[in-house]
Amino acid sequence: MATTFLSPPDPASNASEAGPVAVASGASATPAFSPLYQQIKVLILQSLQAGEWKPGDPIPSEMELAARFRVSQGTVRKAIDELAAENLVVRRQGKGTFVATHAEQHVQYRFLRLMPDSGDLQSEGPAERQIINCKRLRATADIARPLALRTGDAVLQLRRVLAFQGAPTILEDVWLPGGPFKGLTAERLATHRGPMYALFETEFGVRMVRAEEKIRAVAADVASAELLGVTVGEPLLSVERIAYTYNDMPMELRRGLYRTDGHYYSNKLS
Amino acid sequence: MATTFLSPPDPASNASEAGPVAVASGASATPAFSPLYQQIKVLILQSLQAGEWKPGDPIPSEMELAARFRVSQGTVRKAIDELAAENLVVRRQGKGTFVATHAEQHVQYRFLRLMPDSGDLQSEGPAERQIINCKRLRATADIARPLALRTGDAVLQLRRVLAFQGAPTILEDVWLPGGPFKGLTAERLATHRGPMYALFETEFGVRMVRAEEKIRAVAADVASAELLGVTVGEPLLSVERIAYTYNDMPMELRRGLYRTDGHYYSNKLS
DNA sequence: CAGTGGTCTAGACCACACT
DNA sequence: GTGTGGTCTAGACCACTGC
Repeated sequence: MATTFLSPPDPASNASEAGPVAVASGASATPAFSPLYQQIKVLILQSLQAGEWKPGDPIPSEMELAARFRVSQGTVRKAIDELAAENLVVRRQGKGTFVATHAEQHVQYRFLRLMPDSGDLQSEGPAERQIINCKRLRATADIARPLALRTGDAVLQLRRVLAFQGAPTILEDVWLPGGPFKGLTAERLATHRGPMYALFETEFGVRMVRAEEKIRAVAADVASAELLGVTVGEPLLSVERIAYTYNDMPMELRRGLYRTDGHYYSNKLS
Repeated sequence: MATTFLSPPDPASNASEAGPVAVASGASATPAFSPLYQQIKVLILQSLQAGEWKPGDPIPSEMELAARFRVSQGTVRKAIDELAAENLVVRRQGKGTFVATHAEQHVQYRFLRLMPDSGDLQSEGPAERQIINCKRLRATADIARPLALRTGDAVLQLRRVLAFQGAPTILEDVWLPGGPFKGLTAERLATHRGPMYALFETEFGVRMVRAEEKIRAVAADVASAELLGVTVGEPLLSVERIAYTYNDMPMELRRGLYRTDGHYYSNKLS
């Protein structure tokens, strides 16, 4: 019943939007059943991905989306609920639903789990950022694989140090695929205020949506020790992060070394 | 309207359950408004906490709970949805909703984020556990505080080593409040199969619901190096965990040292 | 088959924000 | 006031499980 309608699709709205997709039936192995709200979620996701609404912008109201997709408001609501749970979208009562952004979100560093031994990162003030270098090069195998590139593809490499209250704390190397980030320079990074991921959104249209980290304890080598102001061999936290845009597409590889005297990596389990 | 009913409360059901709590109104500062489903969630939570349903048991069906609390099924559903999102209960279509448990849950170690460099923990087979010691003692200040005890209160301390495929990988010290865990012995721990938290559930009625970890890189001292088979000064991952039961009550302090050659600590960000 | 959770709808009303 | 998301209800039907 949910798949049939008396009236034809509204020609006034975007013609590419038809009524809700019929539940696949009659297939032999897996019926490939998908709830309506999941299909709506995918449609909204596609619009987000296509940049129909920019980060920080409101998406259409639930009623509008319900009309566009020819489903009830409740179904749209459930789709948006899941998007909100995945931090792709932010609901604000009385105002609307907004595309999530790394900029001006009430937490400054969404993916940084480092906390000072007492207090929080906010209270330590903005991190002082020092770019060590930024260059284009060809991906080696161990860089290409996590980024789903081929060995030899162009990548951008960036090295920087983050200091909190004057104490160098994080040394990280960042690798970005050359294509999407064409034109990124050390200059641009140095003059930018706010999270790096916010710049990626505004300048390159790349929104980091989730990330995975592999954490190890390692000994500081000579170069790292120098930059972080520790002695060679000192234990450091090694944090390897792969950050993803929509569709689980990897868009950044980051290898960080964290000093964990004075700070700790915080994780909540449930 | 949701607070008035034509028929009196069903005397057949538990007399302590009245109709839904009226939304507080008329209060001056904060109206202390709480949605009905949140109130229902709290009621279910209290039943879980009181042990009305044991881990692994099914809780009453949505219809039953709706009747008991005199609300619609949809409201109960939303309450259970949140409990399921917090991993306190598990929904199984066609069967019912079950109290979450650390035993026989399809993941063996719910709170252990360590992964082998290739494959997963399951494929490495069960961890070999060796209890180094287990004794009762009085809490020092730095043990008492995280456990919300007073200095000098009785605590149980346990030290053990976990080995994967013959390689000692984790050395951990565990502190438990003496009261709830009265009677726990090294003997009992040694003979027990399966996760430690499963034993806590069955033997002591203590269900660990969530946990927080603080992670640092440290150098192995003499004792740790010996037990983990590394050289003194080798970098190790220090993982300090506080595990909580219901009501955010801390019930365990755990300080682990992880070898991170061959394994890594895995974290997903979103 | 009956009972469970899962989906979908439609309508009412509430809380909040802007204007 | 109008429009937004948030809550609550009632009823219908679907999908899965086990008798």
